[in-house]
Amino acid sequence: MQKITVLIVDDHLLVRSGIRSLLKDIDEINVIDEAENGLEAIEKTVKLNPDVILMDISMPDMSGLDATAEIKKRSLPVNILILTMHENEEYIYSALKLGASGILHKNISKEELILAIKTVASGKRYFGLSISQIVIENLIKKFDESMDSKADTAFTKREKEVLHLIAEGHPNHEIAVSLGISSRTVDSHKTNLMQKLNIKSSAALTKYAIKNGF
Amino acid sequence: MQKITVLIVDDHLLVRSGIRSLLKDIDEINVIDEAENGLEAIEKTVKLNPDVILMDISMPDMSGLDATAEIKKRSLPVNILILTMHENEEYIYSALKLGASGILHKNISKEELILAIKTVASGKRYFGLSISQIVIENLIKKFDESMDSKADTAFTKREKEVLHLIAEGHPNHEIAVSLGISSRTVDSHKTNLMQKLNIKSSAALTKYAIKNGF
DNA sequence: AAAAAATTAGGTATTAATACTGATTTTTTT
DNA sequence: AAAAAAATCAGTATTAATACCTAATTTTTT
Repeated sequence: MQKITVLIVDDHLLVRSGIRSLLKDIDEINVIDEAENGLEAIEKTVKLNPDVILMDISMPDMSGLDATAEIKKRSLPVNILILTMHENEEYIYSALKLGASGILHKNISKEELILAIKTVASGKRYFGLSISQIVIENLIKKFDESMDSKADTAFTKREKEVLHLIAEGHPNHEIAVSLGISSRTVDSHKTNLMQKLNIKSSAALTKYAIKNGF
Repeated sequence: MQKITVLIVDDHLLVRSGIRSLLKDIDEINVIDEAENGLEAIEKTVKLNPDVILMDISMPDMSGLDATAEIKKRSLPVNILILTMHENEEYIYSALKLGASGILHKNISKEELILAIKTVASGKRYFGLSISQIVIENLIKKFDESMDSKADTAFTKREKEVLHLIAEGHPNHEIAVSLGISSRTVDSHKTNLMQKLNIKSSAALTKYAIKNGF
């Protein structure tokens, strides 16, 4: 069986050594090298062609996210696991956007680390439970916020329908046809909605409609 | 110590009995009654004032989601836990929107059920791990989709700036002022963008800009 | 039944956006 | 340096949207 080759990228020797030690006795995994910044990570990736990179985010010279972007830009065939200390959801979206295969919080167990490496090595994505929690908590927060903003603005049935069609990107005349009313009436509804929401432009109304899930 | 009072709502006697049996020996929880449809659920909520409702979704006469909406509309002081058999993420958003305190997949353990009841009884929200998984898988799927759609459409720097301002809901002339260019030029960029994306209306372009995180 | 709210839409003038076509100036790539 | 791509904007006609105002139905609430 071919071992999974791993490159560890972190600016702290202790962290690199620690992870290396954790993975030492795992048969299926072989840590082939380490790098202490993004530039070195790219070099060694080109040279050694690892299956998986464990990539820290904050490092001198070049950050883990920038290195990830560069590696993906060059289409190097490696699966990148981002390691983060922060529970910041922005990193999750950034990592996804840049093409990382997964994100791990640094306080995970050895078992989860191994599972994550195996998962991304097989080409799948991996997102740990703690990451899932962050995402869902954020989802709830967003819902609460939109509830708050909606609380003082009660829309009528028709207004909701109009907002729904606005959110789908239809121009006024299409909304009119779709609802079987005059485009003047659509105008009226829009005017009322903009008044209720204290919005000046219809583009902003479109934004509102989409952001609030109509 | 005051026991947490629970109302079980499900159209199947066997399910109600099963849950009641599971909770029978739990000291902190007291199942005070059952209902077999949404209407009955509302009635018994008014009469018995339970702390928590375990609410099935699909029921005759009135669904669990409709009942949840009605209960929240009347501002009855009860925390609702939605029970679902399906892994459909739509239910998650619906439940959140309607004001449910949590969602549980029906194949959870007794321990998780108890934890969920205690959590929502204290006023907090509860979303099980299986629900988290669904949300994050969906998030990944959406990212993949937007990657796919973005892959064949490379935007120029200026086009991205324009898209960004479109996403913020600015009309053409504001974009023009903001970028220090003529609104005719904004027109040109929009036209090019719509061509690249095969979009007909500018409202749809706004939709695209927002959905793709500009 | 009466009052209030919601839905409908017309008139008119103004402003904004779009569809074309064409063309100049920068910037980037080769 | 040459070629290609990107960014700039003008003219003109057409279409769409907005800002006003007003007001008749219909639905919901009291």
